[in-house]
Amino acid sequence: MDCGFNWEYNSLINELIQGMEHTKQLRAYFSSTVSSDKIQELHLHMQIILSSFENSLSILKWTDSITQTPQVVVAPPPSISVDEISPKTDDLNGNFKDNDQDLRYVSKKRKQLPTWTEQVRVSAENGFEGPTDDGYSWRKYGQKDILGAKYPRSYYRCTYRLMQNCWATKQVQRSDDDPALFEITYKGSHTCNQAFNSAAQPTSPEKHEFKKQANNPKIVQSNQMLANLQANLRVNTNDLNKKETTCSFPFSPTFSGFVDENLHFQVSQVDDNLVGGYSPSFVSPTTPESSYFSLPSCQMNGSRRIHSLHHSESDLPDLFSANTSSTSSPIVGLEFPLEHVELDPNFPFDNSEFFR
DNA sequence: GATATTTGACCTGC
DNA sequence: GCAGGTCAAATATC
Repeated sequence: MDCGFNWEYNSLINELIQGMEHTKQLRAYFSSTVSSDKIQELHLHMQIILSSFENSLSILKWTDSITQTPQVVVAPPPSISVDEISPKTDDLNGNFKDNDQDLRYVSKKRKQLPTWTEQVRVSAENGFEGPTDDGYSWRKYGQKDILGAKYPRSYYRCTYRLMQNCWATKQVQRSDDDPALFEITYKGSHTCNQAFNSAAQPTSPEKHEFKKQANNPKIVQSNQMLANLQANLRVNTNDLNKKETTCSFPFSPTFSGFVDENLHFQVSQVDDNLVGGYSPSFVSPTTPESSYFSLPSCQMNGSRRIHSLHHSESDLPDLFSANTSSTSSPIVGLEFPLEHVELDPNFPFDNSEFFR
C-alpha cells in the first residue's frame, strides 16, 4: 500500500466518520420535537451527509481507476441501493453470439452499478426546461412514456462513454404532482475526467442557458457583489460570548452563482463540499421563505472564517448562527447577536433587507 | 460537417 | 406478455 493510497484511504475514513456523526445529529434532532427554526438546520445536516457520501464515492472511484481494477463493485452508502446481482451463472460464461456480446456485457455490467436518486426543484422563472446542470456532460439517448406517469422519462448517458469508457447514466422523471420537481436517478459513478475535457466538451441546452446567464451583465455584477460581500462582511469575535457546538464537515472555498432577471440570487453551481444548493434570499424580499445562505470565504475578525451564515427567523430575530473555522480548530457552529455582524459601509448592498 | 436530440423498434427482465 | 431500458436511423441544431 503506497502513501497515495493511504492518504485516500484516510480521507475515505474521515468522510464516512463525518457522515456518521451528522447522521447521529439528525437522529438526535428527530428524537426531539422539531420546531420550525430547526428545519433549516436539518436541511444543512442532510446536505453535509450527502456531500460526505459523494466524496467517499469519488475517492473510491479514483482509487479504483489508479489500480485499474475492472468492475469493482463500489459499496453503496446507506442512501444508495445496488441492484441485486443476478444469481444466474450462465450469463457470465461468455458463450454469446459475437454481435450480442457487447449488449449482454453492458447489461450485466449495469446491473452492478450503484444507483441513487436526487430530487431537483426547478423554478419556472429561471427558464430551464429541465433540471439544472449537475456538472457533468450528458447525452440524451432515449425517452419513454411511463405507465401511470404524466410525463415521459428521459434517459441520459455520459458524453464520454465511448471515449473514456464511462458508464454513468441518469434518468430524469418529472413529478406528476409538482411539475417543477424532477426526480433524477443516477446509475453508476463517472469514471471520466470531465474537468480535463471541459474546454472541448459539447454543451447541453442547459449549459447553453447557463452560459447565457453567466454572460449576463447583471449576473456578472451579482457575482462581483457576492465577492465584495465576502470580502467585506465581518463578525467581531473579540469580545463575543460565543456559544459553540461541535460540528465538523468539509467545505470548499469555491462558489459561484447568478441572479435571474428579477435579481433573485440563486446558487447555480456549488462545489460538492459546499453546503447549500438551495436558493438563498438575502438579496430579494420576494423570497422570504429562506434567509439562509452560504458564504464560504467570509473572513471573521481574528482568525475565524465564516463558511455559512444563518439569520434565524425564529423568535430571536437578532440572533445569527454561523459555521466557522480557524486555522487551529475545526469547523464549529457559532451563534452570535446581530451587533457582531459588521458590513463595510462602502459595500454596495442593501443590508437593511438582509438584517431585517 | 459535426454533434446532439428525437423517436420507433428492439431487447431484457419480471 | 408487458413495461422499462437501450439502440440506431432520421432529423435538428450549431
